[in-house]
Parts: sequence; C-alpha cells; structure tokens
Amino acid sequence: MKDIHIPQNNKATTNFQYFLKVQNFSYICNMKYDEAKNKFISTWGSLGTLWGINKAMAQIHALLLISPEPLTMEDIMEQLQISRGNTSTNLRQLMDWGIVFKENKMGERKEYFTSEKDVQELARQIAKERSRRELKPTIKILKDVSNIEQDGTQKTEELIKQTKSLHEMAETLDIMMNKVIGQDHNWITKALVKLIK
Amino acid sequence: MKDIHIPQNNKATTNFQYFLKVQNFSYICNMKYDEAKNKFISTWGSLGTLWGINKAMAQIHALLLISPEPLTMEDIMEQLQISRGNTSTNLRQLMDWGIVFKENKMGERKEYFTSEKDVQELARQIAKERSRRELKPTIKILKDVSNIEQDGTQKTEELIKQTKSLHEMAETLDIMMNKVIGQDHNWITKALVKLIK
DNA sequence: TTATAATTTCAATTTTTTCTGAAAATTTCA
DNA sequence: TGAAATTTTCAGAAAAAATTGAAATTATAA
Repeated sequence: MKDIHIPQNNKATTNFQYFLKVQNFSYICNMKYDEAKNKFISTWGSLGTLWGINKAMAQIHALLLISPEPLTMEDIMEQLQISRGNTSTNLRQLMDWGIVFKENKMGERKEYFTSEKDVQELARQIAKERSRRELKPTIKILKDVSNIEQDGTQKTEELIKQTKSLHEMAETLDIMMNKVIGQDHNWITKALVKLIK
Repeated sequence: MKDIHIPQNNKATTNFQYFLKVQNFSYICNMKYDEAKNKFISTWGSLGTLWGINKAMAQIHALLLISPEPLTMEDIMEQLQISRGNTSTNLRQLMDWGIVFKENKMGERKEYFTSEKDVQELARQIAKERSRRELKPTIKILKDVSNIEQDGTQKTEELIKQTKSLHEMAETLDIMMNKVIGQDHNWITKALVKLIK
C-alpha cells in the first residue's frame, strides 16, 4: 500500500478505479478507501497547524478518529511512517487535550489508543481547552493593560480604548464558548437555529 | 526607550513607577504607558502564531491598532526593530487580510499605514477570511472523502461516518460565521443574548 | 528625462520547530 | 527477583519558517 503513489489534490482521480500491472498480472484495483483515507489524514494534518497543533499530532488524531479499532503505537508508527519518540510525545499531548484515550486489552501488555469519536464532544473538548490555554490568559493581560492610568496623552487614551474593546470582545467570546461547553450534544445545530431566527 | 528592560510577565511591576538613576541624576519615571504598550504588542504577537499568522505580522498589527496616527514603514521598523524586507512583506499580508490600509499624505512621497480600528469590524473581517481560506477548502475535501463508495468493510463505513459528521459540523460553523459577517456592529453582544436565552 | 526617495523581491542566513533513535525508565510476567 | 516487552525521555539532526539586507524595481519631483 505505501508503495503506491496516491495523488493528493487531483480532482480527476477522485472516485476512480486504478488499473495496475504487477508482474505480468493485471488488476482492476479499487483505491477508493486508501485514497480517501490518505486525503483525510493529510488534510487534517495541515489543518492542525492552523489551530495550533503540529502535523504529526493532528495526523495521529485523524488516524484514530477513523479507525474502528484501537491502535497500538506500532500501528501508528507504521501507518504514518513516524518514529517511536514522535508518536509517544504526540500521543501524550493528545491525551492532555482530552481527545485521545489509552485502552488496555486483557492479557496484552501493550497499550492501545482510541480517539473521542463523537465529533460534537470533540468540538466541546477543544473549545474548553482553547478557552483555558489561550483565551483566559489573554483576557487577563488585556485587563491589566487596559487598566493603566490615564495620563492625558492621546496615545495612552488610544491604548486604553482599544485594549478595552478587545477585552470586552474576548470576554464575550469566552462566555459564549463556555455556554457551548455546557450544552447538550446538539448544541451546534441549536445555536445555529437561534442565530438564524 | 529601547534600552530599558521591561519585565513582561511580572505581576509585581504592573502599574508601578520606576525610579531611575542616569548619570548622577535621579528621575521618577512613569513607565506605565510603555510597559503596557510592550506587553500588549508582545502578547498579540505570540497570540498571532496561535491563529496562524506569524509574530512580526501580529506585532505590526498590534502597533497600528493602538497608534492614534498612521505610521510609515520606518516607524514600524524602528519601533519593532525588524528589517525593511520583513516589514514590507508583512504589511502586504495584513493588507491582503483586509485589516490594514495604505494612506497617503498630500505632498509626501512615502506611504502611511493604519489598521482597522473597530474591533468588531476587525473580527468580522478575520472571520470572513478564515472561512474563505480554511473552512471552505476543508468542507470541500470532507465532502469528497465522505462520498466514497461503500464497500461493505467496517473501516470504510467508519471513514464515511466520521467524515460525514465533520462535514456537517464544518458546514454549520461556516454558516454561523457567515451569518455573523452579515450582522451589524453589535453582533457579538446580540449573539450572546440569543444564546443565553 | 534624470536623480532620488521609497518599496519590493529574493537568495542567503538565522531562528524555531519538529523529528529521530538510542539509552533510560517503567511495566509486566514468570 | 530477573528478564523481556513496552514506553518515555532527550540530545543532536533535520526540516521548516522567519528574517535579513542588498540589489532590483517602482514612483515621484525637479
């Protein structure tokens, strides 16, 4: 499988059958699953960097998300072609985020990993962590900065005015996010309905 | 100014006066403004990397956001201690994002730059760009991947199921974001009120 | 048009981040 | 307890990203 090059962003090959010639035998080979899987993993991987986690971490997560069975570290290393250390470190981080879990199988020494499979729960968990890691500390600093003493100069006035606005907006966002965290599993749909009204 | 070391995360120095001894003269020097300004710029800078723009870009933006007057490239280079090339490149990117603008002063050859000052407008602009750059392309790929043909295997079923869920969620988010973009300037507060109800 | 002020571009360099792999640590089984 | 299986850690290597600075380009005024 890993010797077949799968075009990543080539529209023409989506939902297509591949015709392979191997040692004088010809096969019509349905690549749909592997192609789709690779596309998903690599897309999720590059998206990861956009919301602050690295590629390997996001790819491991993607792999676990679509895997019906828990995977071992070996499985992950082999499928993504990454080192043991890298795998170990990133699995730990995913567990810190609360979106990947360790599992043990009876009679087996090695550890298995699964991801949170409910995407709404996943979103809630991510919202919760981002609030804690990024939003809350920012809010604190904006509050400090916007509380400096007025000295009558225009530049101080502008600094206070702008950081106050940002502070207010950040607090609103945080409240919204925490509302969302406390909602039931269909919050996204419900929130949408409310916004449209 | 740039020779005075300003402690960045030191609670004890916030809102404090500094006592300086320079060449036998003593001053009580109110550092509030500069300290606050530096704290804001460096915080905004490191936050930037978390939502996908680099440090210099975010710092330039921060500087323009709190500057009552438009600034030239020279001003920015000097205040942030970065090179001309860096400044030019990042200003261009900020303009691509639609949150920084060029201004010309009559009789002056050089260009001046300002930032969008209304933070709600800023948020709307950012939401719009992120939808265009990240969310929309992701939605397209999730749609493609979730449309592969069922082949009866469990792994294919799982891949389809999970990518379908993600696709649905991403679409909902995108719709929400675009709703928000079309709202008036107080959308955040209004959205919050709706969610709380 | 020419001189010059201002900006952009980009190859080379520096800095930061990620990744590897082997040694150390931990866990489990007998 | 000891040996084997498994995981973690971390110094150094590799890769990626950001930054510089000087040459090329563009715009302006005389």
